Amino acid sequence: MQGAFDVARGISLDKLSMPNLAEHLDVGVTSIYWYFRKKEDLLNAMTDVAVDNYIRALPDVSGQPWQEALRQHFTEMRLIFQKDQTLSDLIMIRTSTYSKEATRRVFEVVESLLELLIAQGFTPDNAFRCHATASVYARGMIIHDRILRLSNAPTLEDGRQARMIDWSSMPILATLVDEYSLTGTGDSDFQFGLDRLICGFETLLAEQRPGQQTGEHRGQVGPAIRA
Amino acid sequence: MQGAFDVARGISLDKLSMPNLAEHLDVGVTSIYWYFRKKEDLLNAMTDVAVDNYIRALPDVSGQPWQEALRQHFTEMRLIFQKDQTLSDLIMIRTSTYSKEATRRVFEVVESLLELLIAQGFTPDNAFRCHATASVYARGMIIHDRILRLSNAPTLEDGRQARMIDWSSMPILATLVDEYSLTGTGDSDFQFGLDRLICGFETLLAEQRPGQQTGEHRGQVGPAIRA
DNA sequence: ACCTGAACACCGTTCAAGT
DNA sequence: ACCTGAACACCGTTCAAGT
Repeated sequence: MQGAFDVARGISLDKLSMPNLAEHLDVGVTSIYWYFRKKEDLLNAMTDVAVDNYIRALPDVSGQPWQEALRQHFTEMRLIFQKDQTLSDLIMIRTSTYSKEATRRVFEVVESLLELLIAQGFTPDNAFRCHATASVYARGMIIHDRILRLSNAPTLEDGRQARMIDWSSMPILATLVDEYSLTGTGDSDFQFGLDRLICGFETLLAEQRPGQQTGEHRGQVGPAIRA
Repeated sequence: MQGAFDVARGISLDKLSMPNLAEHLDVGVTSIYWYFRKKEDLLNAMTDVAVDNYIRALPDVSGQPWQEALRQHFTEMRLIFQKDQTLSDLIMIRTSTYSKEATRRVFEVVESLLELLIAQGFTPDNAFRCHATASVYARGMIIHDRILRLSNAPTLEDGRQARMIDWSSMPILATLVDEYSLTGTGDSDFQFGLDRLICGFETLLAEQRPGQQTGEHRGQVGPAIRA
């Protein structure tokens, strides 16, 4: 297992091969097949370890205002995956092969976030959907960023490709291309999107409360569970 | 090219191989190498065709309120990729290998959306960031959905896996699992997230205008370009 | 200009055989 | 219980040779 992570981190997950790994471990290729009947089994085991590492690295956001909790959770999530591409590949791309245990542990994190949202006024329905939305957004940013980086082709990022395109028919982008990298996957891009989502959630929370027509505010909002 | 799409649609893009394709075309494997020096070249050519198909399938959203324009654009985008997995794989995963021409055409679509947003009051900066955010969200939903589907392992979707998990420590999710599929990638999930984003954009647009402190509204808001 | 089979390096996997 | 090499099917790619 450790050797597999060594090789994956050294090259990349999709270049990790059985001969590769065998050489690194200084054993015959077929020896690995005694521990893992298929390569898929090895990857599944690696995914379990990755999920464990990921969850341990996550910050405790309980006891915070829900806006701050969401912001911290997803910002840190993005940071974890940015720091470790192998972790990102295992967890992001192999979601459908999670073990029962890994799935349960991931959902326990979700549960604690939902609990926090509901305690601060969200209905369970809305709490779930808001979390799912932010999660999809964060995953989208991480995966899109990953895809733009892989295959060291000249990306828009370094400006080489950007200058090769004829922007004459695109006046707006032509001015923006000088200031931005146009990939929209930078730190500030991520924060911007997260802010817009949280802002949208705030509006939803306000509309969801009873007596929304009046300007009256309740100091502390209890759980408004429906259904 | 047509044969390559036939094979990819018949099996899947990552199972498309040169021997595969040669057999389908009833030619020797090496014959393909006269037209495409590497498999990568073939895939690049396929990506170009895919981008063309995608852009042609996109609806014209000009002349609409920006909220409706964004909603239609990204809803239709998701639909196109849901209908054609091969298109989705080529365009979503191979973004970094777009040809100059494909990149230009994609950005022309972006430009027209930015134009629409700016004409209705957004600064170029905010228009760009809002579009980028919605784009990342839509891409995230499409890719995440794709990942959950591939490898026909038992997913949470069909409820089999869901019932195998011990939800006893997760009271909130335990009640939600009965109503939802917990994947958060359904049509209503997507619309929910899109609504929250657009809602967040509306708040940004309102704050961005001069005289935000007063409740005064201007009937028609001209372009407020900064910098 | 277009197509071919033989050949090579690489991969995942099986199997019979070792200790 | 643990490890091995030989062997097989599959892949991408090259090359010398055909028409």
